[in-house]
Amino acid sequence: MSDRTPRVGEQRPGGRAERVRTAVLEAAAELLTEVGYEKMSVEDVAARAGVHKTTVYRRWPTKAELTADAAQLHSADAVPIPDSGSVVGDLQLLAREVVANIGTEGGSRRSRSIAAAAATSEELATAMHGFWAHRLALSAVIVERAIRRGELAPTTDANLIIETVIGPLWLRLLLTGEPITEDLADEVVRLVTTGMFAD
Amino acid sequence: MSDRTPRVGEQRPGGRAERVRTAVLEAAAELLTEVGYEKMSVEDVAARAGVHKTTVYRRWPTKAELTADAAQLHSADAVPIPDSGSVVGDLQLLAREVVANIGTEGGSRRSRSIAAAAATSEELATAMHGFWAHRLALSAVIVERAIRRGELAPTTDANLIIETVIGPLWLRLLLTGEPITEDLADEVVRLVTTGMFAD
Amino acid sequence: MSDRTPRVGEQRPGGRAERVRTAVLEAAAELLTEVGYEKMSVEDVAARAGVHKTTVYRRWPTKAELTADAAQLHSADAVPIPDSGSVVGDLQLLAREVVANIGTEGGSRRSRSIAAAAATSEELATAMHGFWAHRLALSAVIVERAIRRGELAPTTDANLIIETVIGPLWLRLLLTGEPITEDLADEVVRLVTTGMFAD
Amino acid sequence: MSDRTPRVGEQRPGGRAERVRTAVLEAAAELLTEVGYEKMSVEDVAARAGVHKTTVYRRWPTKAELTADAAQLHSADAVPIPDSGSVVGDLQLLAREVVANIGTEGGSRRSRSIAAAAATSEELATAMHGFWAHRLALSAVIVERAIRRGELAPTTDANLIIETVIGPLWLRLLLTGEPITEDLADEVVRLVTTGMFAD
DNA sequence: TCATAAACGAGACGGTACGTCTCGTCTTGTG
DNA sequence: CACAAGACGAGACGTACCGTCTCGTTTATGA
Repeated sequence: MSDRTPRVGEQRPGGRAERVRTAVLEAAAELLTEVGYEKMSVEDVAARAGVHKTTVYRRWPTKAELTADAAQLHSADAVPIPDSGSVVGDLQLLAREVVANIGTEGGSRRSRSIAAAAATSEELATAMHGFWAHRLALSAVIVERAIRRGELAPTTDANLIIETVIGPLWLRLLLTGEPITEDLADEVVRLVTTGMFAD
Repeated sequence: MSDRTPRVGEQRPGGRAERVRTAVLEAAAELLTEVGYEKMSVEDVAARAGVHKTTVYRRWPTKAELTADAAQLHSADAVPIPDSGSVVGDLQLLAREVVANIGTEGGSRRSRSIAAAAATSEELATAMHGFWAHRLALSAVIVERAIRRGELAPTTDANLIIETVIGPLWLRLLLTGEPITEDLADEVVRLVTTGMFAD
Repeated sequence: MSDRTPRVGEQRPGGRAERVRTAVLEAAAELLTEVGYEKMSVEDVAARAGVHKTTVYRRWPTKAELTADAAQLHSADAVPIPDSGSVVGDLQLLAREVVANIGTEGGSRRSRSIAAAAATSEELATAMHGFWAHRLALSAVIVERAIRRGELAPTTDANLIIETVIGPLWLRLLLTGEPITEDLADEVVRLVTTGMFAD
Repeated sequence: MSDRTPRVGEQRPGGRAERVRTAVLEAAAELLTEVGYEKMSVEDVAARAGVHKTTVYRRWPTKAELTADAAQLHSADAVPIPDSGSVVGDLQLLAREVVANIGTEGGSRRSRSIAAAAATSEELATAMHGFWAHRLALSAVIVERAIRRGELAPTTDANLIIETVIGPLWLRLLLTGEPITEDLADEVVRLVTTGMFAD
């Protein structure tokens, strides 16, 4: 290990500790994407990370918590908050980002795996709730900016709008299984924007 | 088992076979509600149904498929399609039914369990997709009636409206963990009805 | 497994259960002899018995208890009680049997393994104490017969004599490591017989 | 560690090195007495000695060798060789010392632990054999003195007598589990002294 | 006095084995 | 012939401990 050159992207190689942590999370994220939560074994994760099983258990007491960490690895930065100048534009971009994230084969499996895992352990569920609270708060900025610009009424419920925009997309992923396309994203935004009585 | 009297409501007692089938599904549904998918073991289901484990496996090859069947046991009839005379009223009632279904402790756990299970096996996912296709088709009637009444434009996408109404509710159940209330249901309907620029 | 012919000695092949039990104990006894208690793993035992590890654990909750059972497998019948007509002769034969049992390479390792295991778990120790109580009682017959024959005083402590005869032999096995020979057996018996002041 | 005052009795405080050595052996001996060999972990020993685990491993390559050293810590001086003037008296005192040593709760556990450990590693066994060779040689003095005094025949096998006296005591400790009392010690000596045909 | 070698603290790691849990299969009676 | 009863194979889980390794710090000691 000591002769290994630090990977690109590790700003501060710091020490073995950080390298191991990253390698394991990376491996877990990959396996989540490839085979899903249930079929991912801790031992496989360890092997792919070039690490021993016990090392994984030293840092993550259960498979569920390992999954929780691995989940946040990529999704934290994955969804930038758009700022196009108009609410509608922003919501459209946001919805399309979600589509890009969960509409692909791999992203779909990973996301479903994580959601499934959350149904398993309370702590993982809690972690996920925290993550989503954060994410919604970030996205709510879109609406808040619109309020400041005078586009939306000051009493507008920011979270409600965000949730209503992305809700149908996730619904398809987790329940109905129907395709998740950019068209869908656009139409949802249009519906939320103008209401169903428009035209 | 043999001394059990057929339950009221079983039109055709059919015989032991049917009694066993029902008892097992009932037990599975209960356990899904009580402990969730992962912590529900086939052996526990069998025990609660007063049946041996092998008997369960004779009819349902995997735990996932058993769960799929048990899931449909109660949800099939659980969501009647409202007919209040107006789209908005119907959507409101529909959303509230969903809230009543997944907003409670037990309902929440059962629903999450099933969603989790769906992430497990492809066939269970397929089953669930079928179930939802059916359900959406039923709910779409609300919109189609409105079109016939002239409330909505003939080109209105029925599924889109239904999905957008219930999407945020399920989003809270499966991802964000925030409370699922009647108020939420009403506000989502209002948003979808009038669009976010209203007032 | 089903095509395996029952081993000789299994009066009633009965069922798989008994075959498995025997095969596992046999395998355990062999491994105890070959590698000793510490280096014997339950998984190896299972593999040698042609059985899965969990099957072993189903019957024997711990490695210690498995060892306890395996130990009794062969030693129960291993030491017949001699009946030569005289106490001295009987004691000599008894001592020589012990030598034959623990003086060889394999017997030595197995016996030491078991004694070591007994130091591990209280229940194994208890099992071993029971076994030895039984064995001493059997051997005591030698002395009791002698008393009936008038060779020894009626107040003679049977156990004491047996223990004093075999004690030094086991002492060598478990503590001093010196060779355990027939000569030693004979001399111990002579000493116990005539006392150290003789000749 | 640095603020620790050297213990009373350490003739030559020497340095940290010696203090550490002693503290670790002491801790190991205590834990052997309290919980036995198997349940004693090197990490626990280190903690009790106020030392880090790696420090222990620097001096004793394996747990077995640590145990070997710890064992000799107390038993070396524990058994003085009696000199009462007569063989019988000496043997009686010797036997009673053994009883005092292994007849108590703690001594019993420690002794059994060590014997168990010896069954584990060859080198520990070798160490123990050496220790016992030494100890028997010391005890044999009892017999040799008696020969010089004319109490016993010059051909008397000293080791045999010592082994036969203490053998039954250790037999009870390691195998039969029956109580080890002073009465037993006395009777064994009487038996070895006069032979079983006496009275 | 100060430099330097040796020992130590801290803690992660590889590795082995343990004992547990559950799934889904298979065998053997039994009504 | 379906079922009860229950052992079994398979495989993952999470735990405990052993012994190793690295890195930085403290301690002893000799130039």
